[in-house]
Amino acid sequence: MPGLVDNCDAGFVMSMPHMTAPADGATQASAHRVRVAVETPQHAGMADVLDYLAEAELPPGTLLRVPLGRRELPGVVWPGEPSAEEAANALPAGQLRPVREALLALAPLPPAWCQLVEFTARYYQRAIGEVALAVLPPELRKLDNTGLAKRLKRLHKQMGLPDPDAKPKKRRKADLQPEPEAVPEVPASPPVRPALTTEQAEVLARLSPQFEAEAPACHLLFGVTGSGKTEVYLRAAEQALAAGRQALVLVPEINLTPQLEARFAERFPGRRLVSLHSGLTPAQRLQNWLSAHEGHAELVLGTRLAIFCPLPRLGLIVVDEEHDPSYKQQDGARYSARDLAVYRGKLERAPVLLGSATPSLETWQHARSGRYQLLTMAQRVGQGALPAVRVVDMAKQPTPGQGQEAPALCPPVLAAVRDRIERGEQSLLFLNRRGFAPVLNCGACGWKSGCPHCSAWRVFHKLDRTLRCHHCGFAERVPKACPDCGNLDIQPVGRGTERLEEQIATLLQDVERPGGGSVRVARIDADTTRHKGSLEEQLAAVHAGEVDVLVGTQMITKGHDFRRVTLVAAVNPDSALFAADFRAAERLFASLLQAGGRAGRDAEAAARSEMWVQTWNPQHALFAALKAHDFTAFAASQLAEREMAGLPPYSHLALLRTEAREGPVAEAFLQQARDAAQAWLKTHGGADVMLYAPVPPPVAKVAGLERRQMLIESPSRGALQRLLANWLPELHVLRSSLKGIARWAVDVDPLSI
DNA sequence: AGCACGCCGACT
DNA sequence: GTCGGCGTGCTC
Repeated sequence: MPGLVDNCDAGFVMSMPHMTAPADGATQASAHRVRVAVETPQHAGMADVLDYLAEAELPPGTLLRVPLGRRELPGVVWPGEPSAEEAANALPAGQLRPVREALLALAPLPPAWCQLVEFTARYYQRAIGEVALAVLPPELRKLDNTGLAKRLKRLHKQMGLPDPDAKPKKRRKADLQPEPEAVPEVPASPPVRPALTTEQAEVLARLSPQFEAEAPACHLLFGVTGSGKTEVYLRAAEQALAAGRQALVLVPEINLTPQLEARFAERFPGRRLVSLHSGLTPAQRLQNWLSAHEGHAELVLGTRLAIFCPLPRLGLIVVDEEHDPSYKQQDGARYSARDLAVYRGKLERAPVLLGSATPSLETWQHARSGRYQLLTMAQRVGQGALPAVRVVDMAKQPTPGQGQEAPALCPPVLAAVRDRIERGEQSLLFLNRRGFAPVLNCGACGWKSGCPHCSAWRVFHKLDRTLRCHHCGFAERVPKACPDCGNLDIQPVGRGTERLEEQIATLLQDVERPGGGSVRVARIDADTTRHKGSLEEQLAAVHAGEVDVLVGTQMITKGHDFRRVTLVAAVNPDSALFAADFRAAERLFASLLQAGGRAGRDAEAAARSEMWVQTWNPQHALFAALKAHDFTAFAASQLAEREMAGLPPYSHLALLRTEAREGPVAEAFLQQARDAAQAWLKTHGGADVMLYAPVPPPVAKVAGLERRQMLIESPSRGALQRLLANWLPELHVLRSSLKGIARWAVDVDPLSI
């Protein structure tokens, strides 16, 4: 986001000299001092860029192996001159150790890559080397010049072959799914491009000048589900490619890469397309990365980690479903790939296209203020109507008998599902909870299936008869009787997808399909897609019409184009509505709208498509906006609330998190950290930075460690950044002075608090 | 964070 | 006698 850029690159102007500083000549005449980013321990005030001696001048971005203590680590020659402070603390050349090996076989990482990494490190408060080495393909860390040369030779050979498919195919057996090949057989006829809708044409007309512009802008492509955003991405990529540049397309999840990859491969026959995500084998990931880095790959499609892929001729960045929380890395350097995309676009003068039907409020705010260009597509391709939204007040539904649980679907929703089955159409039941039941309960003594290591219930999974903790993974066979009192009658409480699937089958067992036979219910969630390729397999079955009712979690609401679905039902959205998180409503709205968008993708069926929502809170403003498919109204009401509460995008947040075996230890750490920060703020005039009291997060204990966190808030990103940068060294000291802190970390721009 | 050095207890 | 417990200290 530009806010992030504007406020943070002050004092971040990096000079990019072609050469490193000259050697002082104190030792060997041939020795050159090089600055190297290495993964230094974050402790003890050690710098993250260290000096070494090299026999020759090494260009910035060169990958190296250097000694550190008794270890040998990978490092990157870092551009720029040392700061005044660094220069003052610099070791004399005589005390420097020589570089072990320079990986000259690899082209140096480009200056823009170094700048993106350094920005990320500074903004998210991590060491440069940590970020630099974490975002390189893991395989690259292990290779020496010989190994690297071998890989590059293989890549070049592959590139030069008339049929580059031949070789990789053999190695592909371990791959995630049958992916379209990097370079498909070149067909003689050009690909068929669908005619553009008026809106698509308008959007592209406004986008086109961007490819020639000196300072391209960031755009929000705000398009309802089914409005054809992907076609816009394809055309934009076409323009970037036509200008001889590379396009980078980000998607939130690995699951979404194969189908998008297929579409791009079909549209761009003969162009080199690679994917980058953690599902690739290490060798494949390195190969694809090298292909992009060397400028061979013209299209790079990937998940958040792909934002760091070096691209010498970057000409477009697309961030699909920009609101998706998956773009935020949740460990290590907690970066937001979407925000970094905006920064990178500016840095490398490439237009950025953020696409969503339900933009994040941050992005929406920027679009409204004019920082991003707003490109709207309000019509579905083929003029299909959006599904009619029907909100069911569960309080008005018949109450079950004493001691009985309410059925999974209330009568009107059940009737709607039956309707679909009778017409040979499909229904999709969305329940964002895995397993059979979220908790087991003993009616006799009140025992519940708690996790011994976490402050959370263990979920009952019927399939393998286990009680499984979704926080730490601890699993046990489900007990036959209550472990406390021996009562044999322990009951599941609540409902997950596994149970929903079972209950739906029962509820519909009397229904006859038009073709004869009983109703076919299927389930798709993380548990049914554990094995590689199984998601594709199950989706194919749905597409082939072998399923009447599909039960699933979030997983089924993202991106998949279900042609025969005319009914989507949200079984229990209330659980998300009252989560203690300020983004809960925003997320729920996005996921419901996205789920609803699965219905009526086929224009002919769109008119009779419906989305049903079962809720106990029908008066909630979210549902009114959902009924009207009115994101704008929803965003306005949310923004008003955020402004009142001083929450993002009206303020900027950071979270200091800590884990310790003893809760009070974690609290003491945060309390002392808070005191230190407040003392610093007092002397440095940071009056507009607010530190809240340390609190336990919603799940306070995970895997035997007590978690505590402290919120830091400021209307000024710069003020927040200054505090964090000055505070971190103190926190390192504090940690070592306080025994028993297992971990601590700062999360800048946390998604949930 | 690693990785070594170093100075005490229980084993072959 | 030495194998190994993990406290402490260092890394351009």
